[in-house]
Amino acid sequence: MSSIKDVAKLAGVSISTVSRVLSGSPNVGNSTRQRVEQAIETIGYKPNLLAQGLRSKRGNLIGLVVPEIHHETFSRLIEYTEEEVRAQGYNLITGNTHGQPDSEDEFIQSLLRRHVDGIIFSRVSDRSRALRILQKDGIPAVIIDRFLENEDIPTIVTDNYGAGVTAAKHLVDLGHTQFALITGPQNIALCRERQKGFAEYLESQGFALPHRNIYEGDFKFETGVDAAKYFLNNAVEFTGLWAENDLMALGAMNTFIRAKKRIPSEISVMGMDDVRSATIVIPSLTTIAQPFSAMCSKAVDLLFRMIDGNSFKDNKIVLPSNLITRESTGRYVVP
Amino acid sequence: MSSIKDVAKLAGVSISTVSRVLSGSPNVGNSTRQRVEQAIETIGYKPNLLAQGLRSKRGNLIGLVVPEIHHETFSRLIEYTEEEVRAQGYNLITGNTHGQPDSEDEFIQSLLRRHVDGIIFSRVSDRSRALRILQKDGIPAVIIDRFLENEDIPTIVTDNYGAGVTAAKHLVDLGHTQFALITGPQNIALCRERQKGFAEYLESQGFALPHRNIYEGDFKFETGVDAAKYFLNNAVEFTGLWAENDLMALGAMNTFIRAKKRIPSEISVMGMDDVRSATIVIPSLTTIAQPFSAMCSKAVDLLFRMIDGNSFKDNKIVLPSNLITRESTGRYVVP
DNA sequence: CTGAAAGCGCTAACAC
DNA sequence: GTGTTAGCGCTTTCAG
Repeated sequence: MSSIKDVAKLAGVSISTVSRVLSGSPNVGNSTRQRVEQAIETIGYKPNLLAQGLRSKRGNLIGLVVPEIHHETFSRLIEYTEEEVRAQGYNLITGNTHGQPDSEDEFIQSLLRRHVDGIIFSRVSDRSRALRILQKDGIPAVIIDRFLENEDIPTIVTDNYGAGVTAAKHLVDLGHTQFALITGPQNIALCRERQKGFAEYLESQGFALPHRNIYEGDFKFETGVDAAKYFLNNAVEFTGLWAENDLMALGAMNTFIRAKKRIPSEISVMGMDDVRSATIVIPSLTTIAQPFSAMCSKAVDLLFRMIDGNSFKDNKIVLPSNLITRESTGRYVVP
Repeated sequence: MSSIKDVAKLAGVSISTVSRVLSGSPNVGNSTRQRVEQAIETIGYKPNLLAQGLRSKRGNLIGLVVPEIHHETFSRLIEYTEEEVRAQGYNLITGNTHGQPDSEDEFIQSLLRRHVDGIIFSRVSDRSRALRILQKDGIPAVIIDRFLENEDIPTIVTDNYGAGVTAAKHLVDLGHTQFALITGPQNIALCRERQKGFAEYLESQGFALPHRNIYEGDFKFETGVDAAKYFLNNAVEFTGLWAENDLMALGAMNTFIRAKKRIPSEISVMGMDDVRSATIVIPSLTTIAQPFSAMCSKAVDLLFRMIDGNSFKDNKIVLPSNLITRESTGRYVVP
């Protein structure tokens, strides 16, 4: 790899002039600038990012913290973020934490040792010491997809309450009058919000959501299965079901079908996320898509503005979700 | 962040001694070493990776090149690789290239500018200039999951021929006598190998695989759909079908079911990869799992040995795949 | 065994 | 406008 010296020599200037050209400083004569640019071109020179980072304390690097890289939601987050970041001339280092605070802290440490310019968190563990470490070091950070209360870090989230409303409204519009809900873990704020939106819309329309019609899952396919079995075994009455994510909806639907229930004529099922499987199964799954692409680009945008020195404390950006109607929900017909 | 100077001062030694302790040099007195380690501990010192990398020309960094981060296969590759790499104290930078040589080259460039220690490719584009660049710079590289002929770069692949044999044998063992195949793009070597294994095993057992029973897809769900339509519209006769990946198998199965074919009693379907949807659909999909975890750990292992100076030219490691029997394949019964 | 000193490639005062 | 110079934090001769 060639260095700034080679360029300086070829252009017949000092290395500081080359550096100035590189950083777009106005204090360079026009003809000099051209000569330098010419030299850079012919040599094919690219600044050494380690040297640049060491000196300027800006590593040209963004960190992304996710709990599981291979989960569909996160891999989409990674893909979008990587593209946004790279478009700005930065690289992205992604760390898989399994939600373990230790792993999270260790990863953050290695990022700090590389002079990361900013970090995007998706699903910070509540017990993480990471955020505090960052704030101490003044590293910009944004949180995507999950909202941590009591933290003054900019956050980009889906309108989870609105998603609940959308789900309920879709089912009500189809004529359903009895409903069931499979939630995610209740200790997660966004789950409570989704449930709130769902329940409150039903209530506003004069429908009830009895306690026994709600099953708490953990976002996995298997708890969707468990939920369906619970509903079936306890003869819970409903025709419209929403699960707070697709995997649980898919697990429930699979179980209903195996129990010879007809979907959507006997039970309408809808999920949230729009995972790949939603279009693969029969019937295809009605769902609510989160605006991941927009969320990522917003997150990256915000992060770079923070890197540029802007402050966005107490900033929470809420993006709308989007109903995708497929085959698993249908008009309620009186039996 | 504290620096090596702080440690030196606290331990009452020079920075070179601290550096020696850090690198595990034997030329340090025992009591000195202890004092330094103590100081490192109390300060919580971690070496600055940019400074280390700049000086030693080793960035403590591994690059991973994939065409699409969010594709299930690749996101698994990323997750496994990230963990292996991090266990060695390195970080992983993943680059999404969309298979575009330009994007690939640009990404490689940024890695070089960070003094990457090694790069793992999954699916290099054939037209890529990247590999040549690396060889010139002497950067260790390994290729995972796809074999490039005419390149003397270590490669870790699934036994694709063996997978074809496994698929054919499974169907033959179930009593099927007429077969069909949905292939990936014929210009990809691994597709030709899978097909070869499938066809040759059938032939060895006295069965034919007529040309019209083969449909060339592109690994996407949609071409599985197209394949099934082709088979249906042309009344191609078979009861045992293998698709060279799950997405195509799923597309075909979906289409057969919508055309009122019973699976597996009328048509047995199997795929390859063991994607998430394979267990979600009904019937669940019989498939052939690739040993991704083992492939990644092998790849990382190989890479680190190359980084340590070992040479592995002309090395091709083939790992066996693994049949997973589910509901979509069943015994052939004479109609 | 240990320290002094040079320098990796770059940026940012500071001079002129 | 442009060059000189002092480091960023570390590794690695080279002395002693």
